[in-house]
Amino acid sequence: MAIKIYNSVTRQKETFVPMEEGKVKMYVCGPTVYNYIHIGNARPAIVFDTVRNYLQYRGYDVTFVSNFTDVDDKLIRAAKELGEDVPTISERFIQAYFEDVSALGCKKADVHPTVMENMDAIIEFVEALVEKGYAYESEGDVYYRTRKFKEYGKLSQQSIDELRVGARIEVGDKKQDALDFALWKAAKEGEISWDSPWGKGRPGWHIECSAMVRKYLGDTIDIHAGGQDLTFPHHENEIAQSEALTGKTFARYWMHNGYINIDNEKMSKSLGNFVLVHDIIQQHDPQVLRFFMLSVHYRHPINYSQEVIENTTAAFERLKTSYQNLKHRLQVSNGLTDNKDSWLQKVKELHEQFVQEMDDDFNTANAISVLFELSKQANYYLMEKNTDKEVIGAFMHEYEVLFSVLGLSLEEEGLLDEDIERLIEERIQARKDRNFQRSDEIRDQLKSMNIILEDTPQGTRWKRG
RNA sequence: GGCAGCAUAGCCAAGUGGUAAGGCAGAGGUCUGCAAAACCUUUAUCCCCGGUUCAAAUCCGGGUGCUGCCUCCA
Repeated sequence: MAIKIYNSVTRQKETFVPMEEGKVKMYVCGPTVYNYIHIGNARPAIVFDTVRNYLQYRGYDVTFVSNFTDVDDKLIRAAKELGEDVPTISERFIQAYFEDVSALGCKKADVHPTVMENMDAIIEFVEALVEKGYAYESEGDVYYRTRKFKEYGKLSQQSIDELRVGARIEVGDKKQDALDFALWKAAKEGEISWDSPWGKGRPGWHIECSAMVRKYLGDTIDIHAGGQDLTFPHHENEIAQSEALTGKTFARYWMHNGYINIDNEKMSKSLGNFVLVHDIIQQHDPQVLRFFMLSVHYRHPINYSQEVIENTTAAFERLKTSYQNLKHRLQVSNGLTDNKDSWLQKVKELHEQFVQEMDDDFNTANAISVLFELSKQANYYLMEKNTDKEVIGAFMHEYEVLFSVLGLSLEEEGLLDEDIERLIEERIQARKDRNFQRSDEIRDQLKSMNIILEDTPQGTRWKRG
C-alpha cells in the first residue's frame, strides 16, 4: 500500500515516492505576522500538521519547515499605524501564532525561519539570479525577468500571453515587462531596510520562500504546501526563482488547501467578517475547530457558521463520550466475553480502513467516518453484560492512535476534586437507600459544576459537560 | 476577456462507471427510579436538458446558479 497525493502541478493523484527512501522534506508557507491569525490561516496549519502526523505515523522521517513573513508592506503599514517598529509587531504576533495554533493541536515545525534572520541567504539568492540573467536591477529595485523562464505558468496552468492580458501596467513602472515581479524593493524614506548590493531595501515577497527552502531543505523538496490562493502568483514565482537558479525541480508534490467562507461569504475585510482564531477559541473548544476542519476534505471549500460549529460540537462529543464510556468500563470488566477474537479482529479491520482512507490523499473526512464506526462498535460492545479488558483496551488504544494521528485530544481537563468524588459516593448511597430526592439533588448540584453523571448497570460514571 | 473549481437529504459531508458512507437535527421504539448514554427503526428520482454505455451522482456536450485566481491575501 502506498500513499497517494493530489499534486496541483499535474492535477491528479500520484503515488507518493519521496526522493530519499523513508525521508520527507516538507515546506508550508506560513503567515505574515501583522495580526492574530484568522481561521483561513488555521486551515493550512491544521491540514498540513495532520499530513505531517500521518507521514510520521507511516514511518517517514519528516523534516518540516514553515516560515513567517516578518517584513513586508502590511507590517510596515501596521508599524506606522501603531507607532511601533516592525520587529516588535512581528515578534508579538509570532508568539500569538504559536499560542493559537498550539491550542488547535498543531505541533511546531522543525524550523520556523523568518525573513529578518535569513537576509544573507535572500540577498545571495537574488545576486545569483542577477548573475544568471534572470533578474535585473532598476533604480534600487531588482526584478525577475519572467519571460525568460520558459515554464512560467506551469503550476497555475496559465500561459504567459494569457496572463499578459490581465496584467496591470503601472504608469512610470520600473519594470521592463509588466509580468516581471520584485525580488528586492528599494527602501522608502524611514522604512526598515537592509544593506544590499543595490542599496538599502528589503526583499520582495516571493523570494523568501525560495531562499529558505534552499537553505533549510535543499534544491529539491518533496512536498510544498499552502493555501490555494497562493498558487498564483506566489508559488508560481517561487518555482520560477528556484528552478531558474538551480535548474532542478523545486518541489515534487504541490499541495493546496481550499478556501474558507464565513456564512457562505468570502472572508474579507470589506465585509467585516474576519474571524480570528484568538476569538473563536474563547467561545468554542479549539479541538472542535480542528475536528471541523478535518471533517471536510482539505481541497474542498469549507463554510464556517455558528450552526455548523454547533453541529460539529455534538458530533465530536459523541466520539469522546464513547471513549469515556470505555474507560469507565475498563475497571469493571470481568473477562467473560464471548467472541473475543472477532471483536479484536473488528478493531483491526477498522484500523486498516483508517489507513486506507488516509493513504488516499489524506481523506480525513472518510477517516473520521471510520472513527464513528469505531465508536459504534465500541458502544455495541459495551452493551454486552460481560466485557473483556483486552477488548476494551484494544478499542481504547485504537481510539488513542486515530485521535493522535488527527492531532485530536481525548484528555479530559482537570482532576476530580475530592469534594466531587465525595458527592458521587454520597449519591450512590442515597440511591441504594432509594432516596431519589437527595440523589437528584446531588446530580443537579454537580451538573451546575459541569459534571454530568450517568448511571449504568456497571455503576455511576461521570464526564465533564 | 483568460484560467480553474463547485452544485449530493432540514443542515454538514463522502463517494469519479455497477445502482447513494458517515455525522448533526427530526420522528417512533427499547433500556432506566427518573435522567443521561447507548441501541433499533425511519428520512435522497445526487441542479436542469441531451448523449455515450448492459449500467452514469460519477464520462461527454449544452444550459442554469455559485465561487476562486488573473492585484496583497491561507
